[in-house]
Amino acid sequence: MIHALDHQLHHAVLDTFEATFGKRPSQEQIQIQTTRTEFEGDRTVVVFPLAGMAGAPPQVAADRLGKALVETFDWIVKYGVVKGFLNLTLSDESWSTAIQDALTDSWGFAPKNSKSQVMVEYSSPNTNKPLHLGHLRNNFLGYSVAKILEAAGHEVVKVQIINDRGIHICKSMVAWQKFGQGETPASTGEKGDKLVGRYYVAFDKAFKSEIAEGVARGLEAKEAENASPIMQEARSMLQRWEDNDAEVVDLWKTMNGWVYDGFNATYSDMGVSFDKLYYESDTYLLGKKHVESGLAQGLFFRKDDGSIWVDLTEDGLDEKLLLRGDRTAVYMTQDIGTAILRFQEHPKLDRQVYTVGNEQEYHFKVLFLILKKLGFVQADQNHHLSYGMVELPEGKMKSREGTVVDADDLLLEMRTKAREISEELGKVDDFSEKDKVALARQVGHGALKYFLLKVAAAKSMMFDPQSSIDFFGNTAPFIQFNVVRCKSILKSAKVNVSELHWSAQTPLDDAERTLAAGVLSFPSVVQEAADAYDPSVIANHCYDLIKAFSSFYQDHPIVKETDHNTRNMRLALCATVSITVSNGMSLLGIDMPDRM
RNA sequence: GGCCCUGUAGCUCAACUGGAUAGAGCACCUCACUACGGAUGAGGAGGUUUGGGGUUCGAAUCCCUACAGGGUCACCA
Repeated sequence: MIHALDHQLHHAVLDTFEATFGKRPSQEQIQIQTTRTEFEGDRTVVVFPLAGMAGAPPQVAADRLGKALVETFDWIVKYGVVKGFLNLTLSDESWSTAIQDALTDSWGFAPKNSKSQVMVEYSSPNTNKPLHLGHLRNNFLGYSVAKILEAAGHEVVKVQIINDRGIHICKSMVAWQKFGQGETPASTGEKGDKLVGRYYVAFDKAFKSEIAEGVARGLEAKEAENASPIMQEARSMLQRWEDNDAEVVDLWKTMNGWVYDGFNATYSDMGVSFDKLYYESDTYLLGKKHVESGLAQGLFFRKDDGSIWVDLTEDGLDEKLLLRGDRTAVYMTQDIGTAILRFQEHPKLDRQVYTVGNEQEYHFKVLFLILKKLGFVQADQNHHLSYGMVELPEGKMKSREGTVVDADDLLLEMRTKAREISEELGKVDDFSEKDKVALARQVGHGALKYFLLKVAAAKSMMFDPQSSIDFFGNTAPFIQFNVVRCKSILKSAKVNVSELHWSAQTPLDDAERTLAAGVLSFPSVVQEAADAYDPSVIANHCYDLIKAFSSFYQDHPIVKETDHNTRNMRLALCATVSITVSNGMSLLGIDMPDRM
């Protein structure tokens, strides 16, 4: 869909069809697409769906429609029919006018806050392990979807829920008390999340060896787990935490603080941010209240052991636990509380988007159903933005097998590689150290973000650290390079883009029309990406457009062009391509450098 | 076992939501260039869209079926 031009064409086809055949098709029956390069024309109307209404074979209907269109509208200059496809050539003037209209810095972006308020949740890690490759996909995806929704006109609130309580935190705390000898991020120089993660691993190791001892003494595996002294310590610590024991709460705050400092450094490195943080320790009690009230209303039921369940068998699902027999909360409990709290705190909130891996699809199906049962009007206003796992050549990431790709390490590696390539190519010899660092970040992180976002979210994807991340071909650096080239051309032309004028009769060839079409369709691409919560739509569009530019550049002089009108038209194309692609890439969280 | 995803070139991914001869990148082969920025462009080769059936003017896309891979069905998160 080419924005204004296609909109105009759409109505022209509707009116002309009615005038020619006496019947008016529905909006949906008019299909307009880009004409394939092997045929002459710019836009193609698919006539098959209209043939029945026209009472003529597709070819005949297409021919009559084409003839009428050319006679009626001076901006449709030529038509051709291939089978049931009606190929139309639009006038040079209509293209030039459209390009003029697109020459604005905010091209593709809807007016700010012209649409409803949407909350986007992403990241939401546990506070016992450092962030890894999976979190990178999650964060880039959530952040990008937030930017895309904003560009589509929505007011966006970016949030995350921090799973800061529970047995997993106590494990790290116990291990640190036993083996830590008082070390801190300050004393070791280690990032806080890494330090705490190390003690989580240490706990697991000690736990395993105690189980092995137990089994050696003749216990069953389950008994050995229960008998493990270190596990008993963790449980008792959780109990003390829930009893608000001052010493435990103090340690909990200290160690979580270390983790947050570490996470914040990584988020800043990734270039993502949040408007508001929710903590499970704040919301789980609220969830319990809603579960109790649901029980009182007869929506849930209690088993003999005191646990509370919801029966979803009528909806084709199972029974689901909402509160343990000892009245402590499970994950679902706090999710109910958090969801309701968010709608209460944001009266304007229209919907919520949860960026969470596809292994939790069942969980969210259940959550949304429960919210509905509880009678929340916004229950249908929730969307689980599900994404596939990132897999390594040797299979899934397993922390126990040491195959986890650490987020900080990977980001550093990307920066390092980007810098190496820049230096090898001699591109940055006159850069200051500060500019070299900045460029390496833009290019290296851009490559990683693009790699993770160009794949449709729903699909699981393969990440091969050896060869997956490339700087050539369909990559962010390729796109960045061409945008830089555009900027360089405009600079050497020494023109003010907003003052570019050229005759509306200036002819545009196929390559120029392809560029114009790519620019003009960008606003609807943004809308499509917003509707589908899918950044890959943007990524693919940016790549197609910049690739077309790169090819165009090869055999079309721009600054050197001697015809004044053609030169300015090409400079305008150059400018709109640069703006369009920069805007698109910014929605993926990827910066375009000025030089590289 | 029940339910839900996925299956497209050697590999990693597209395909305007049912439209023309299924397209890119990587890898492989050939060519162009003293350059408005070569981190380049053009071309070649590579496909029974997992197999089989069906729906219709038309199917990678929708339906049925078989096979293959993944996820999920916890008083875990």
